[in-house]
Amino acid sequence: MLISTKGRYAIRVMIDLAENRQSGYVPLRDVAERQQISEKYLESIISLLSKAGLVEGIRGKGGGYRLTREPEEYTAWEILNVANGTMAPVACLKDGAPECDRHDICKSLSLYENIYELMELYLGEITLPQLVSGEFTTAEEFAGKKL
Amino acid sequence: MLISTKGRYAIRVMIDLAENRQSGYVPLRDVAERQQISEKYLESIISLLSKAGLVEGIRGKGGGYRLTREPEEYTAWEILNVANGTMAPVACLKDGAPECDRHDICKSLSLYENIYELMELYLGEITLPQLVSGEFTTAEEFAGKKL
DNA sequence: GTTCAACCTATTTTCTTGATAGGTTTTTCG
DNA sequence: CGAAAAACCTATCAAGAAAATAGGTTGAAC
Repeated sequence: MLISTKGRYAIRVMIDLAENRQSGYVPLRDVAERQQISEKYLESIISLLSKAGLVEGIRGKGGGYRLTREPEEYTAWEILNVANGTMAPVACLKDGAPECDRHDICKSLSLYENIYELMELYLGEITLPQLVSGEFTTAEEFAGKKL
Repeated sequence: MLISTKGRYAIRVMIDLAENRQSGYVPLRDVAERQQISEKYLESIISLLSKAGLVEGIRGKGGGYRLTREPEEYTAWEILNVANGTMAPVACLKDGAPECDRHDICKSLSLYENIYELMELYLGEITLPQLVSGEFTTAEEFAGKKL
């Protein structure tokens, strides 16, 4: 599966934080409750987002998490990459993967690279506010069939 | 991973069969040797392709596999779907998956549906001869940036 | 009737992912 | 100060999927 549970949850967390950002720092507990996701599991996910700098947390009473930038500065591509680990459609395109023996002769490598790039182009255009509102470019529009 | 080893191998098998189709029925043994893939493992993959009608096999001496149609009638989308089981980017879009509780309220469902569709649009355009030759629409071209 | 090759079923092994558990630090506030 | 709230950290377990292997049966050709 290209997008794991971690990735899906991360999107939901980011949407939740965007929707509730006027309340300052949001405790993970609240997010977990609203999203009906185990708080413990969410912890491991938001930890990735935090380490990557997409959100910041402060500890102690009154603490919680918040976005580090304006919502429109996040793309679905970035969020998914961080939480999911990779968005490579095949193992051999994963970052840090050992170069495959067949690298030079592989006829399908280019196909996978293009899938990868297509995803980046599409998801890189979709911003957090668009995810919040549900209004974003459709696949058909993106493919230029309707423009 | 969106495309499993099965999917990748299936693409290679189809390319191999296309390249060698003037030799009539091609024994799996030959494909396995050329592609450097365990014959036993290939068996399980070509079995999927055969059941789905993409290739046909005949038994006995002089037997083997061959394509059932003209190469240009196969798309990467079809091949990958058959061998990979699904091309759904998330579990909840898999064929036969139980409808998720959050179906109505899920803000990200539409995103995943569009990823799915984008993939179908792109891979549905790429034919077997294009895979053989390595000449097909790039992601950039597809996204309309260069047209 | 032997050989070749598809076809079938089951099992094992390996790996990733999902999920849980149990703690420690840091901060606020009474 | 000390209790509560919250992030943060590390380890481990559980489940499932994917990769790969094993050992056969059936059918066709020579």
